[in-house]
Amino acid sequence: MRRKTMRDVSVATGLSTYTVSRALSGADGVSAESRAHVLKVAREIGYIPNRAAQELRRANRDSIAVITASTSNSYYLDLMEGIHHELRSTGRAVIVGDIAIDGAYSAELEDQLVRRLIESRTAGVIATLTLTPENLKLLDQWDVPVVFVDSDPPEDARHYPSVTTDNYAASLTVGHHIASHGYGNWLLLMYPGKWSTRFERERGIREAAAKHSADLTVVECENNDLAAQKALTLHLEGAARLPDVLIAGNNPLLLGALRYCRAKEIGIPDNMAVVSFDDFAWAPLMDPPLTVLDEDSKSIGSRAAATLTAIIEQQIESEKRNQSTKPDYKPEYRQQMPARLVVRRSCGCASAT
Amino acid sequence: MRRKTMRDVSVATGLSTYTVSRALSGADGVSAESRAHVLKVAREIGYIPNRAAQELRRANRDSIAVITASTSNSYYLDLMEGIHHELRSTGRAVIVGDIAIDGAYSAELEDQLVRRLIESRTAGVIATLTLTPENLKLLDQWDVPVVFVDSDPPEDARHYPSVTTDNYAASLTVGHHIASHGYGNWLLLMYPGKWSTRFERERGIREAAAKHSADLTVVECENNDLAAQKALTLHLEGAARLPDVLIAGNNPLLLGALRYCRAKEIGIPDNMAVVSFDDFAWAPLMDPPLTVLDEDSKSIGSRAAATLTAIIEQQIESEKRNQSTKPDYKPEYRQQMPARLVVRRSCGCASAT
DNA sequence: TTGATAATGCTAAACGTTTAGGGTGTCAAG
DNA sequence: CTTGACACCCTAAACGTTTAGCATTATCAA
Repeated sequence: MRRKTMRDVSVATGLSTYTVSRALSGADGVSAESRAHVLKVAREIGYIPNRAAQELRRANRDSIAVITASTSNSYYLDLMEGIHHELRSTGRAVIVGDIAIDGAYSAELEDQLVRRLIESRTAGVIATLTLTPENLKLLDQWDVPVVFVDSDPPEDARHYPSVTTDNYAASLTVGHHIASHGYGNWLLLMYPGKWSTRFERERGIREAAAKHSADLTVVECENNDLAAQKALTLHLEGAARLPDVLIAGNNPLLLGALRYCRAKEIGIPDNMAVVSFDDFAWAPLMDPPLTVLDEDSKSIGSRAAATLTAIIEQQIESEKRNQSTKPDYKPEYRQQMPARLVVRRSCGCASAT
Repeated sequence: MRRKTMRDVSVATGLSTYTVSRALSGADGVSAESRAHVLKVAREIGYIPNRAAQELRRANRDSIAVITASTSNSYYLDLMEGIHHELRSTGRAVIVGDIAIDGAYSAELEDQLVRRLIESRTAGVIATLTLTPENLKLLDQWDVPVVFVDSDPPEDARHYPSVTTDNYAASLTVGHHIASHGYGNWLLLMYPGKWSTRFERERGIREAAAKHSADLTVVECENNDLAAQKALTLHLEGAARLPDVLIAGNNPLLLGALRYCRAKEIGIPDNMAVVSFDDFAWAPLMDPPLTVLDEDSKSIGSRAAATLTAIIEQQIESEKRNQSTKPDYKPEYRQQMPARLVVRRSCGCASAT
């Protein structure tokens, strides 16, 4: 069966493609009778429009993309839920682009993806990591608005919208709590600076350590569980003694850390306490239940989506008025959300939540 | 800055769009000199092709879609990893379509998605659940090949390719292991039949129960943790005593079940043993470590992707030869993979893996 | 010198929509 | 009988690529 085109519907109804198009799209200038006829016939002969042709003709950008490199991070699912929830009503499609290969960020994939997004004239981008300045510039050249979530734009582009946790304050909270247990020897396990949350988190911890005059060591590794386990093995191999507390920078690193402890039979929190960023569903069911800093990823996602659609809508408006189609980034689009420490038992506390 | 088109490159180089097109796409019929010139100029003026126009003209279908409704299920990530891994080299893009709203399957979203996939002339579909017969027929009408993973096609369309675990054999294994602990009272917590693995899994458990003359109760609920917890509460509320063992049909249901146990202070495995389908990263770190049936989701994903691309390639071939463009579903495309029981402690065994 | 062959590049026609600009018919008011 | 307003619909020209069908030039053997 040959693919049906609008022309087929046109012939079958005896109406022009103009009328068919308007009838199907719900635009007016078509009698109710004609419209009904068109819809009926279209259904009967199994016509489905060709999106490529539509997009070409109306130069329309109707889907938005999420760029991520850590789908295994627990916060990702909540984030996506927030984004979908917010976008469901707008009719925009969400496409997710994962630019990690085997859990490690790939610059090459980032370039490819950004190019592809421009090729398909994506309406806007939500980035979960700090894009390269080149790619950001490219997107800017093509007037594609970008909103950063849970990460910042690059150094020289601070005016971009972003929805982040107040990671500095959050880390301070974590640090103070740790200190309250009397731990003097801290180990912070951290992912690369590609995810800019890293810097604020480290700053908070560092400051708290200084304030409570604790020793702090920072170990960096790739953003996945295997790398974390390996880095920890390497670092603690020759060490005279374990740190009092291990702070895992995020969810995948926590997994690696816990695996390490299990392998070396390190008791938590007796031999070494553990706290981590990012709460997740299984955390309360672990052995022991994990003390964790919880950020509200779902809200972050929906806020980011809302911000992005606002920008896009405005872009469409000003295009209609023949004004600039550059996205208008208002200062108030830069938002910070609070986080909350969920105390369970891995930090050394005896109480449940 | 106006958007650049191929015409701009053509003017800037003094070559026709024909030559520009061929140069950029790497086709021959262009001198090395011209090609270099075109590439240089294209880069300079910041030209990026318009994908809608390309797709319209070459009627090409170059991306494949994954239809899923349970992204929170742990096997999903592994599955996607396998799919990406296999597809990376082919240059095909993967788009994932989530047809769940707040964790529950939505028929409406399925219809929307399938329509949209046809609109954008998607090359092929990997379905992680049993599609409705209507949608399958629609995809078939448009010659879009479909491969089912970890689920079967609908009743009347058994000739479709599928890559599944041998769930019947796997469930028998689970059942026998449970029985070896002497449990006589089993509770099976199950998701809806929309995911067809349900039937084989239930059949295996049922048969094992019969063979070992154990009492089996099956409780069904929506495919998410909250629903599982609620269903369990409801079912066990008035019960005289707990079952000896709880079998969770999959990962989200397991989460709900464990939450329930935690809330009611039911000790595992002493008060009630727990086993589950689908292994996941945190399972060995839980309290207690979970006995689980592990299917090799990554391999399933890559096999499915390989099968789908094979079908698509062949479709392209026979289209060139002006033969039918109907996908050719060979019987050997129906594949079953073995699964493996990972014994930890929640089943009542004392030993670690 | 000639004809054959290969290499390179051009023109113009698609691909399947949307939509500007116009045409027709009806009806009420002047 | 005009005129204008309105509702409905049509024709034809876009949108930005790819590609069939030629045209030109260079190269080379006879």
